[in-house]
Amino acid sequence: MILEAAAQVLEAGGLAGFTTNAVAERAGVSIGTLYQYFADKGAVLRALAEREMRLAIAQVAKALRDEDAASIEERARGVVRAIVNAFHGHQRARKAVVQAVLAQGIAIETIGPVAAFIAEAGATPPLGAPTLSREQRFVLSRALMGAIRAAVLEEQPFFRSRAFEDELVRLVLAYVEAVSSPMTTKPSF
Amino acid sequence: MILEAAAQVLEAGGLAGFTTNAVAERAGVSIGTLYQYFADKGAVLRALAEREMRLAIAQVAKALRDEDAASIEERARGVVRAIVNAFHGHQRARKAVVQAVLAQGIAIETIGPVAAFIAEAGATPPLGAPTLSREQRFVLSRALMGAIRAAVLEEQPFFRSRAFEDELVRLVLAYVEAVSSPMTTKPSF
Amino acid sequence: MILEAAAQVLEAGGLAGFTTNAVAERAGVSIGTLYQYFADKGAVLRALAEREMRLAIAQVAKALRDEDAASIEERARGVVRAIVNAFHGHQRARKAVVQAVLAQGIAIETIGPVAAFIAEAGATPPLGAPTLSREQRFVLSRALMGAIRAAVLEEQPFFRSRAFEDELVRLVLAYVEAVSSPMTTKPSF
Amino acid sequence: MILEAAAQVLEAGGLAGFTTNAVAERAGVSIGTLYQYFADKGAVLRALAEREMRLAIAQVAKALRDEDAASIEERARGVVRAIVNAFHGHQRARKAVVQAVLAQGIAIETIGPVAAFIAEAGATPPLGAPTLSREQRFVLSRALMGAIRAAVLEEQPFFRSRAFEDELVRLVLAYVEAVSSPMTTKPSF
DNA sequence: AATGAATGAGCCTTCATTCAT
DNA sequence: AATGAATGAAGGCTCATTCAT
Repeated sequence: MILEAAAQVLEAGGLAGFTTNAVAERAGVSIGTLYQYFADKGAVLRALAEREMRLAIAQVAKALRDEDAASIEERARGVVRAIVNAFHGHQRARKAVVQAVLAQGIAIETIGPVAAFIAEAGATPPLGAPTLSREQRFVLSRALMGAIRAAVLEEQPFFRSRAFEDELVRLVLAYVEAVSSPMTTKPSF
Repeated sequence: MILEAAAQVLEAGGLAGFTTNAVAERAGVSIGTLYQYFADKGAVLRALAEREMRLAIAQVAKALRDEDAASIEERARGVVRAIVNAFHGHQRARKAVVQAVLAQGIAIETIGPVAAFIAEAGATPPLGAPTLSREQRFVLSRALMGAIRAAVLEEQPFFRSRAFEDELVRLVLAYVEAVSSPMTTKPSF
Repeated sequence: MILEAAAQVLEAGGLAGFTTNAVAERAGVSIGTLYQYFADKGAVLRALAEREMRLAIAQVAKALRDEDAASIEERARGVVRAIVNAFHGHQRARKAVVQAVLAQGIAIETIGPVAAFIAEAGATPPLGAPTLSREQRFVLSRALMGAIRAAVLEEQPFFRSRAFEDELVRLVLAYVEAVSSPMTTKPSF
Repeated sequence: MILEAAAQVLEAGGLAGFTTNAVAERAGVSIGTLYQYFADKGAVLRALAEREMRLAIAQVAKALRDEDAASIEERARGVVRAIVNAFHGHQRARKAVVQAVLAQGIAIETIGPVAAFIAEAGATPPLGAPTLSREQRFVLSRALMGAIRAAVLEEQPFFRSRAFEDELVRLVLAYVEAVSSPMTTKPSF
């Protein structure tokens, strides 16, 4: 399938090697055929990004829906793990996709969904926390994504470690709690 | 100056319009001259990224050094504000630079410094918090940067708002405190 | 055909005027098409050289195979004439091709075949002479080629003359004979 | 000195690396200065070729003048050795110079002298042989040069061997004798 | 005389896209 | 629907040469 080929080409040669001809060849079809399914090069990239997003969202959604989560922490950990997993295995491809997406003007409209989804999730009780304001949802989701994103792009060795996951969970919980109980016993401030 | 021209070209036409010829023309020099100062196209981009980073770092460093900060919060707010300010005004240019930098392989080595700097700062008492582990510094700095970066790239209207700044500060403080007093009695969740 | 165009461009403007764009234009195709058939500029030059060599070899081979040759001299003359003919008519083009070939690193591997072929021929009885050593074959073939080459490059007026041909034949025969009967009684000098 | 630098640059990087800037830098002068002494790039190449020729000619001339040569063979050997020596040590540079010279239009006018000189030498008694005709001088000198030239360009391992030298001498003597005594006992012709 | 920053024509090459088959 | 040869705009980059200092 063309999209799969696109992913492979992207992973193999980065954005620089991502040419329509390369994708078509990898897919085993002629460029003519590729252009029968995609309006232009950007369309391929966009579709690819969308596909990846869909996958990520699905995983996160499942984590949020998880009935077995006994505490907020457990649920938060589930979400964190879902996102980290979504990035796992495809690190190089991910990086390439992100770069590609950014290099184009696609960015937000396509990549946003994940963060948006997470943010929305924070707007509803499921997490057990109080409803968050727009800015709060934004900060929470982007901060979490930002840390993960950086780990992927910087190819940090601890990316898949428990310690890293713990800190991400801590970040989420700490912020959510801080929002709930606005700095009560913090006279030092 | 060539770098200034490069920034303008980048801002005007994005990475796509960023051609060595365009930069040279905008700079009012011949293409040959440009290549007398930069080895190749990438070198221009790299230099541009470096320049921007240096500016950002300088501002953050100043905020961290601030003698007048009476509390951790004040200091945290200073840092947050410094970063936000660093991005301010150049939002479009910033976006282009970040995209450009990412589209290349430059990313971490060049952009890292800011986050790295912040991370290091977190490793020393100045912030008043206890020494953070490698993963903790990473999470804190990248989360903060991630939220700001997203606001810039997504061109969020509340980017310069007090509410947004408050949330960023809250995020930093909450996390730092959580690290200090490891979730003792949090049955409330 | 592209190669034909290449030959014309080479003949018309020498190596200096030999640009891929010029070749494509002369061939009546787009520059892109040229690159669909040749990896790069050098490939065009190499292909051109090969083509020329093939023609020369074919002619020489035919002369060597000539059943009607009654004596060594006749056969030698046939070979000489074949080579001279191979260069004939295209003198200017030849010069350019040779120059081009030399200016690159192509030289030996491609141009060698002719000399090599001739040399090999000298290693077998057909010429009537005794088997020649490696150095002897080399000297004979390169000497003959050298004289002809020089005549072409220097555009000597006697290039196609009988007198010149006679001397070339004399050179070959004299050397071959000298090898056979190693300077016995040459006190005359 | 500039010419020396030119030779070095040529030897080091071949014709491709032979740029005026490179030569100037190697010479330790500015390009401006280079252009004070040479009209253009070609002039440097021409001067270089001339210098090399002069050296070669001097050596050959000395060999021809050699009073100690007892026989034609000895003298011929002296000449052969002189030429071979002229090429020795600078093989790579030589190759480059020859290529350079050919790649330009300089060729004959500059490189000719050596062959011409040798040819002229053959026109006078010194060699002990009878006066040669124009074609004969041409064939003899170019054949000899051709064999040596080929050995240099093809980087033949036997270039400096005695066996190779012997064959070159044999070629010269055989041809000269053949010219003197027009195929007497060669009824086969 | 020497310098070397600046110039810019022009080269090689890529690659998204088209369209006749 | 698929093919893939052909297109050609455009880009990165080199390097011989100039000229003001």
